[in-house]
Amino acid sequence: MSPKTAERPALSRNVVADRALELADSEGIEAVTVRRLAAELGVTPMALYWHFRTKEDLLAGLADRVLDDAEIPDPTGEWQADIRAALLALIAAMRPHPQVAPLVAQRILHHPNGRALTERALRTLSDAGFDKEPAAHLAMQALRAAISAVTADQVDDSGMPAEEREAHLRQKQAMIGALSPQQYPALVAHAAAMTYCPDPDEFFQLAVDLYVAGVRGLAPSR
Amino acid sequence: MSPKTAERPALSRNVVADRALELADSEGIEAVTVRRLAAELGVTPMALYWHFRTKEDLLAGLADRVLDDAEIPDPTGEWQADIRAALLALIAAMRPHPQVAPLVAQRILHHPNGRALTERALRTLSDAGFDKEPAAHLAMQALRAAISAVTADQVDDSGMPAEEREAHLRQKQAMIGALSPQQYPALVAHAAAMTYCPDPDEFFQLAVDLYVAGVRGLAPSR
DNA sequence: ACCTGAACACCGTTCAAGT
DNA sequence: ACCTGAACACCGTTCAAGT
Repeated sequence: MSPKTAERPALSRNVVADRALELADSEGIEAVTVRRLAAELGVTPMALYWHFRTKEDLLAGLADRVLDDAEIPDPTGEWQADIRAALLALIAAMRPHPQVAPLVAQRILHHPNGRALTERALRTLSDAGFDKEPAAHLAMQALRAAISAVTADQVDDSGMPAEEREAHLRQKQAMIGALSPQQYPALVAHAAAMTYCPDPDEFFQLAVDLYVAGVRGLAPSR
Repeated sequence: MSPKTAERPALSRNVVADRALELADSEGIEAVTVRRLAAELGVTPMALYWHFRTKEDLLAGLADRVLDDAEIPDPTGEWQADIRAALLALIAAMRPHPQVAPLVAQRILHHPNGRALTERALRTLSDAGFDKEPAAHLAMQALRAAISAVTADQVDDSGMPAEEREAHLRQKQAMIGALSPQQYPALVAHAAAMTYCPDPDEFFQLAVDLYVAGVRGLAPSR
């Protein structure tokens, strides 16, 4: 309750990582600098180096924080349902933090939740009849599919102010609209759908459906 | 033939971008800095600003250079073959430059080859019976699938010296090997396949097969 | 154990100036 | 048209020092 504590609420790995996460969400991942973050926390840049070996370590901490929120679904025994549930769990965890999602790839096997989801995916793909190598590759593909879906949502729009985001959108639509309909008939016809996503949930469903349908199509057993 | 020309071979957008591309391939995208690149070209950092408005513009130039190499395949009329060919063309162009591949996403509609491939994908997906919105989303998914496949190949290994790359690999294998086989039986069993890819071509084939199988599984007509 | 202060080698970029 | 030079506001990080 002391004023000092109120302004500077006891640094720790998680406190720092959480503040960095907020910063990444609101202003983009490139706004997360050691010096900016330290200022945000009312502390010297060097203070952060007590809790993180390096900036790379700090960013890894952000990814870990995202994986902390991943809930491991119960297995049903039905492999299609299980792989779908694993993918959705990963997407749900990363969706609030699209700017950090790309960093999750490198941390997946270093985090208990990441390992649990990977274990689940591998087991499920084995059950589906895949050999070790395709199973491993398809499991990693699932992770990357989740990441690219999450980061594609706003594409490059996340982490920039709302007005700038809109200007960016309109510019993109104008650019497609200016294309020659003779040369790019399909592109012009799909201009709206290419630039604006009315329902993100539907978008993620499609991404998951695509992956599951692909795995089903490649599954050897059956 | 003058010695001056030999050392400083006439700057231009393409000359600068190509040197930057080499730098990204050999030392990683983060080695591409304005100052480093200028030094590499035997020129003042500010010289680059004559040819590029900003560093962002320079990086866009790299992505454009990658797309320059994309060959647009002839349509066959068979939509599965066509979508496969488009994906393979994109992968073939990006494979030599995994460090630059992520930048291609934002340039795809600004480059003639990117537009041609997108047009082809949209047309093909329309032929397959998809509505505008799913067709648009699936086309972008193809692009992202290509990018994540290309960048996954070496994962984080590309752009670092060969010895460090090997050390990194061995460390990763050891880390999985150290896991409890009771807790992570599938993970331990798949350790080799998760960390080492004996045949990249096979890997890319699987990625393409997965996408095509997924689209086939979701196609409404049929 | 936890944080500060000064210093170092880097960044991207502006602006005025040279040829 | 094309490039240089000096300057500015930023980076990440080391190292010694404080409490």
